Amino acid sequence: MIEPLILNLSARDIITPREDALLSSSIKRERWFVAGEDLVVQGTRPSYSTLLVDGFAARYKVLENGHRQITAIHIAGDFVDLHAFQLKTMDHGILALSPCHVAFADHSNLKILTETEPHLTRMLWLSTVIDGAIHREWIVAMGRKSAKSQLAHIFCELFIRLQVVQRVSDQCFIFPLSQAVLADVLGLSLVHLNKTLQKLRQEDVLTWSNRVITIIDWKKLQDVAEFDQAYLNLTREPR
Amino acid sequence: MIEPLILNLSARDIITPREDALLSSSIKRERWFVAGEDLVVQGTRPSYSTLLVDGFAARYKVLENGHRQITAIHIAGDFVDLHAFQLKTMDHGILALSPCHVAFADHSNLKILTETEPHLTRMLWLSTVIDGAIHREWIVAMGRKSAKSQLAHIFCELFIRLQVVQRVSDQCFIFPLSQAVLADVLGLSLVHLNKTLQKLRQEDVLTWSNRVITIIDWKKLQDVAEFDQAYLNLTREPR
DNA sequence: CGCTGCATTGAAGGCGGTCAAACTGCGTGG
DNA sequence: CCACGCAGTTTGACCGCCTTCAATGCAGCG
Repeated sequence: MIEPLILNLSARDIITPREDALLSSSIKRERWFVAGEDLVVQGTRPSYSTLLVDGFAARYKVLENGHRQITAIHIAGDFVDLHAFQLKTMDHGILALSPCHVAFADHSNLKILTETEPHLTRMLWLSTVIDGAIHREWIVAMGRKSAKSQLAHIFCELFIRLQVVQRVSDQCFIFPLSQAVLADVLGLSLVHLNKTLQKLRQEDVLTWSNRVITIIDWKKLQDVAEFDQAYLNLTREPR
Repeated sequence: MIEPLILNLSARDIITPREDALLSSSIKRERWFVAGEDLVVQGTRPSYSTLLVDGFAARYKVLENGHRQITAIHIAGDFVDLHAFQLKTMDHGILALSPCHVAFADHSNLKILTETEPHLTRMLWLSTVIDGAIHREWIVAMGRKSAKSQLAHIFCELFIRLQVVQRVSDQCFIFPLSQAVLADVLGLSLVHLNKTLQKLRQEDVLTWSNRVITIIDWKKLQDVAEFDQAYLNLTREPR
């Protein structure tokens, strides 16, 4: 059940079979959500953290005027709310963007890991820190890149992250978001997102139909996005 | 030297005198930077993390077209690059926005703390996680708030954060950034930032002159910003 | 067959960007 | 003491990216 998590961590350091087993025994209960359901409700104080085993989920906030901003997209192998282990209260909600298979790690178990497993602790810490690096990259894209470049950036990032957890084959991956949701990721209007998307398609950079994205010209996509994957920390080294 | 750090951590949980001393002995070397200097250079692999003892600093990235985006503002008591302890390579630079007094914590010392001090480890982890929460709040503001609201939000956030480390008195705090820098924080142009700022001033929400900001109408500022300080996690509880 | 959710297109308008110039305060040097 | 330069702030004019509103197209499904 925790294979994608192990893939995620193993891309950054060596995880021993013992550590694998320890994690596995800390993450037992599982559950399925349907698309549109809240995995975690804003304002609650969950006593566990949620590992996304399969599917897509999003962290989001809704403003008074009803506008929504998505602050993170999560895929298989991501702890969607590991930070809540430290933060206690959820300052945002987490939404299933597709059918989601999740598993829960009780905070009490995680706390025990921090008392007894320094390396695993650092690896879990690392994964929250990578979340932060992704946030920063989004800030740069939102603040100083054109809509087209920003859109290309998201596709680049997801392409790489999905590769890590083996969700890409033949330059294709399943992408179950509607354009309305993607607009809320980028902070754009649905109309403008649609028009921007068509530019990328017309330039034969990618195709997107039937919830499947195919990257046609990876090099050009990266160029448009000014994408450098360094921030994803995909180097295996002692941490 | 680490008093502001202790103020920061103590606002979120009890730090024992023993832990205080341990931290203090892990953070020995100090240094001063002048405004405009890089505290940390993008692409390097520092073997230590940098605690900002006094002053203002910013994390930033520069794009190919020369535009700069600031992704975080740091004040006294912040570890500006604690995440580098996990990430190893700096994927962005950190700039002194004022004269900065900093102190260094060797990663080797931090690693020892993770092996022997689970509670302190969690507190340091917490501080990187709060950084992430701030990033998310910025994303929401950049994506879905008006320039005026976004600007008000930054002022709200800094006002609260500066209070925690006792840098506010009489609704006033020192704010050494130029408008050009603040524009790079918000992802706006300098011209538009200036005009937005004047709206806040004309509405008697705040004043800003001689590098000192005075909050005149805190309630209104929060309303404009749609600000809720929950994400800063200023509740003292066992973590 | 009509409903529903999603994608697409067009038109009009505004927020914010760019360019350019003037202004202010301040330290330096003549 | 004044001239000068410099950095930062302010203002005005024009432009364009992106938003909003509204309508149409399209596919899946009861």
